Amino acid sequence: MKKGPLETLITGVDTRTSHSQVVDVLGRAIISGEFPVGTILPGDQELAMRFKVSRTVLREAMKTLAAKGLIVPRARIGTRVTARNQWNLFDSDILTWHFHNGIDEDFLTHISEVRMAFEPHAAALAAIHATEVEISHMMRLAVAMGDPAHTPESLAVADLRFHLAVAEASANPFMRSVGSLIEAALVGIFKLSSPAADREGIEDVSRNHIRIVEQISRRDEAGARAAMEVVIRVGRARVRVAMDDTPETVAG
Amino acid sequence: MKKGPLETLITGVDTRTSHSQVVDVLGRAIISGEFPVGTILPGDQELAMRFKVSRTVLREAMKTLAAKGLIVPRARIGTRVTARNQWNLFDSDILTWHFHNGIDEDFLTHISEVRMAFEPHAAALAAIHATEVEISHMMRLAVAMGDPAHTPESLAVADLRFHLAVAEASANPFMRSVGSLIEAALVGIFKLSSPAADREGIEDVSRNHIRIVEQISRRDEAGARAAMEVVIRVGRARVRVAMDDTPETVAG
DNA sequence: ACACGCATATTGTCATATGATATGATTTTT
DNA sequence: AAAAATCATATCATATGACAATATGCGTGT
Repeated sequence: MKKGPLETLITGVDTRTSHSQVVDVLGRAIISGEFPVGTILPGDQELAMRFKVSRTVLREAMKTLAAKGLIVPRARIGTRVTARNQWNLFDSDILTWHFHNGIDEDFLTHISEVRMAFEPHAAALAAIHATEVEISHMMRLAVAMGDPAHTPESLAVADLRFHLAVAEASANPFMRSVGSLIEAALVGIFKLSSPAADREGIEDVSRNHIRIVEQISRRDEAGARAAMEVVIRVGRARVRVAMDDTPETVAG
Repeated sequence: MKKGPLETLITGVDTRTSHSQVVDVLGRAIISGEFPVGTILPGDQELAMRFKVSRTVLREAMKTLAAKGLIVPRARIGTRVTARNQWNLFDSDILTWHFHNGIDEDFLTHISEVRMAFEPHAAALAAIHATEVEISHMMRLAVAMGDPAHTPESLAVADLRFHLAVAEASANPFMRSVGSLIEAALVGIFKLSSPAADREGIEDVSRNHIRIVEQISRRDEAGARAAMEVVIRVGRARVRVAMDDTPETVAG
């Protein structure tokens, strides 16, 4: 039983190795702007001292961050924080760091927009490509979301599983790669306001998800797309309400 | 003048430092399946010997690959190649490696699907958020695509610039992050068959792109979305024709 | 004024040693 | 004999100290 990524997100980031600790702290510091974009960060030696690790570990951490596009090292110059638009926002670590710096409404809006672009399309593709096995699997997951015993966490996990299953059934590997994004969105939504709060909410969510599978099962592309759009719209609305008690525009 | 990413893709990958060389060779080997998914790759020392570099450099290269989700190291076990669905396909290096292993029709189809999900949405958002400065900038880029003096390369670059500008104007950072994907798609398309081959093709392309800007300028979301869909559909059709002289289904 | 070259600071690379960890064999216990 | 505890071992993780490569900017000479 491999532990899913959502769990690590909720329980906190893996801080076993000293490498990942440094990566985590530095990554958050960059994302938060503590090391502003365009600036040079301290040299290897000083950072190594500051984190109380060897230069080896520090450099490996830097390579990890560089691989994600956050920094660019240049000999004699130093290591520069790259412009925001060069960061790989689909990286699950980077998303996590964003959320650790407090939940930003704009950010959630952006994620919702991306989901709105992506997931309905994935559902439509699933209506074309999904196998019978995948369909019954998705149906089981959708039904499982209706369990009234759900805690907010367990519901978020079930939700994530369903959406990843749809992405998988789309037979397009890129859709599956958006998983980390979906995950981040669900965590954000769940932290703000969970439908598991009331039993009625849970039933609603489950019913809406089942409808997606039904459309996929009927091989109805447009129907699947529409059903998925409903689910995402509901989630977004919940976020808006939770973030601001006087939502300027609820009509989405 | 910062050099764009497309140039490096066409001219070949940066192979200055021995670190990036190792990353490149190992990355390609993993993507190509030379080190199959699920297998353990050779130990640090052996790989260091094989690449004729120190263990330090090799390990930093491994961290780079691990950051992109290609491998997972575990003490005493070794370093395992992760399942394909854990790779970050939106990473520009990973995409480059895919294309270096030969262009795969399925892969191009998948990219087209993603663009079809993403870019029309981005265009619609641009119709809402684009500033006047951004609009005139996009218009200049679209017009510049019509220059009959374009070589295939320069047209691909102009094309990329335009699509990135639209993503930027959407005011959603995630859209901009899909840039590496767009880039890969353009490179793939350009390698197969460039519209710069005939003058008529260039004019067509330019006209279609100008139409997008016009719709954005009119703040017409649906129109911008539709215009973008046309552009992507045309590109996809050209790829299909180029890949197979007897396209089974041109009707998309 | 201009070009050239050198001092210098920072990242890049190397070699070696030791610690941490998980596997599988071995031993002990029940 | 079966199960649990222990230990040897292989691999990654970390540390240390040294040297090489590189790019900046100053200073020097013409």
